Amino acid sequence: MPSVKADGRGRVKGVSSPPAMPMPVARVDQSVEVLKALADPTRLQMVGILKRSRQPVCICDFTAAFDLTQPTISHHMAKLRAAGLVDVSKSGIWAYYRLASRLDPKTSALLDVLV
Amino acid sequence: MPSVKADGRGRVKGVSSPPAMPMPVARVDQSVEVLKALADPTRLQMVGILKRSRQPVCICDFTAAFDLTQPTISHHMAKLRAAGLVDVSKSGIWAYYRLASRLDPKTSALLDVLV
DNA sequence: AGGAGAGATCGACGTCTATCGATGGAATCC
DNA sequence: GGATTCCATCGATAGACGTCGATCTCTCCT
Repeated sequence: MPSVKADGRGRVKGVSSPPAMPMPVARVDQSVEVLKALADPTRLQMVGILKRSRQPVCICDFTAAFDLTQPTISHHMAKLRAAGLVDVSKSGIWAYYRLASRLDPKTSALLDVLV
Repeated sequence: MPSVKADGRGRVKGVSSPPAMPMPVARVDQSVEVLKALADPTRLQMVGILKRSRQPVCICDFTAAFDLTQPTISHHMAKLRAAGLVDVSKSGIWAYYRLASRLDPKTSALLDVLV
């Protein structure tokens, strides 16, 4: 063992340094919310489709593309909406989704890496 | 409504274009696994600490830093390990964690954005 | 050998989440 | 007005997840 003993207050151990400056809680929570929204295969693909699509996409297209029921697709879209990742616009009977226009730079960079 | 009707096969609707090329399933699953590992406040902060620390960090430091029990900390580290985000090295009684040395470029870029 | 400390694993518990079927609201067509 | 279609919401259910206390394993010290 290292020639020192644990001091009960967490320091020493010979090598590791203090946990140091943690990131601010608000920043962590914000990131976690976005990460949770993206940490699902269906939603990640949805975002990918929206990012690559030049035009808004009708939600009925997602219902057709993914082998899931309409309520489930709607639920996923609501999650993406709650995380601020997508915007909706209704036209008559149809709902069109697109990537949020005002994505903060961090989230935007995330999506560039992911999709 | 637009002057066209849904054709049952998902196309038309007047505006939106087909869901188009989805990303390969393997790629999605890989990304989702990493995202799930990061989509937790504790684990995200752990990764942040490891990324900013030049030396490996003793797990006992995390146990002291986060107001969680030792099994919970161990559980979170195991998740990060399973996702390939961190490496462990034992030295006597202690376990030292560090960011994985062989992170694939995508994951590395993710962490650059997040922490 | 025996004792002590660090960390991983196990079992249990409560909460969150993905999914579905059924219902409700709004806009369109006959 | 009545029927139809799209989409959101509700209620229920099964599975995943975070957390804890208890236990096990391994290493070091005496």
